Amino acid sequence: MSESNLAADFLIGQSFLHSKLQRKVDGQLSLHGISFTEYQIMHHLASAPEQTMRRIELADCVGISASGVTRLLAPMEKNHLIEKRSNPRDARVSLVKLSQVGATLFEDASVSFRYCAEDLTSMLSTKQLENLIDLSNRLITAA
Amino acid sequence: MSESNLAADFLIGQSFLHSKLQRKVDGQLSLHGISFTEYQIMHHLASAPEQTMRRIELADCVGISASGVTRLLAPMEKNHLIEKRSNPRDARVSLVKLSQVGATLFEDASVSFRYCAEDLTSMLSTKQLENLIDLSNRLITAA
DNA sequence: GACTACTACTTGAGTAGTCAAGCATACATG
DNA sequence: CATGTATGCTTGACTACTCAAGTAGTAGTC
Repeated sequence: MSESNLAADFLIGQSFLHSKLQRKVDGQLSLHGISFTEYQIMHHLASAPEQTMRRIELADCVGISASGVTRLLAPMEKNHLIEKRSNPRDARVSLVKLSQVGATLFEDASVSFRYCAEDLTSMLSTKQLENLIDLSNRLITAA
Repeated sequence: MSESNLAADFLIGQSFLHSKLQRKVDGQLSLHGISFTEYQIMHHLASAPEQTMRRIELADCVGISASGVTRLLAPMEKNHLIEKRSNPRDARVSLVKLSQVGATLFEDASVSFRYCAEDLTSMLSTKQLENLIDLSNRLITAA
């Protein structure tokens, strides 16, 4: 029958872990009225120079498609969490900037997020967590 | 600004890794006409006694909701990958059995899946991969 | 054996994405 | 400077879920 395989088991486990974590994080962030994906957008914007990024950069680092970004940002703009800017050097790109409202919400949500993250990883030591992040990062650069 | 936090960084990275892996795996499995979620269903069925499980058990171990299972299994049943069985002791439950066709497709897809999994984790040693699985499993049991 | 409460599932309506096609702009090359 | 090709983004049509509500069956209790 199905001879066991470490790498395959890892993929199955990884997917299962993701669904569990996603639920927990979404539940926590819903208290602030945002989804995990929206939080990720704000996270990347917050640490970008001038809190500004191109939509396609956001897509890449959040891991969704360009059209996904368009649909995701529309309600965020309506809620004034972000602002649209244009790039004078290239009229194709539309820059996205985290607004003051967005930055404040992000800081608030970050408290919940960090709390949640620490709770979910509380059974690992700092060393183990660092190790886990390191191993994950190697997989990311390869995939 | 946003003081860094290991646990929070892990969650962001984990989510990003998942989206990358999901894409690769789905791409590979699409050659067999199935999605990663469908593969996971078959994986759990294949290793269950009599290749049979309850729908709610499937939901739990794949990490989707009960209604998600209903919608996912409908086309799989139409394609004869699985069969519906009823439980004589409890008329509420509807058992799901991997059919012969399904088992064959699963074995075929497993070759691609294992190949893909090994490719995606090829930069890690066996020891590192075991370590990664161990750390992930600890997170799963807690979350 | 009626009442209550719980479990297993399905269904309608909604959400969060996907992909393929299209439009506007930029850029390179003859 | 015209023309072909690539990039950035949006849109329509779709998929793969979700949740809340409903149905059907089981189980405990008096």
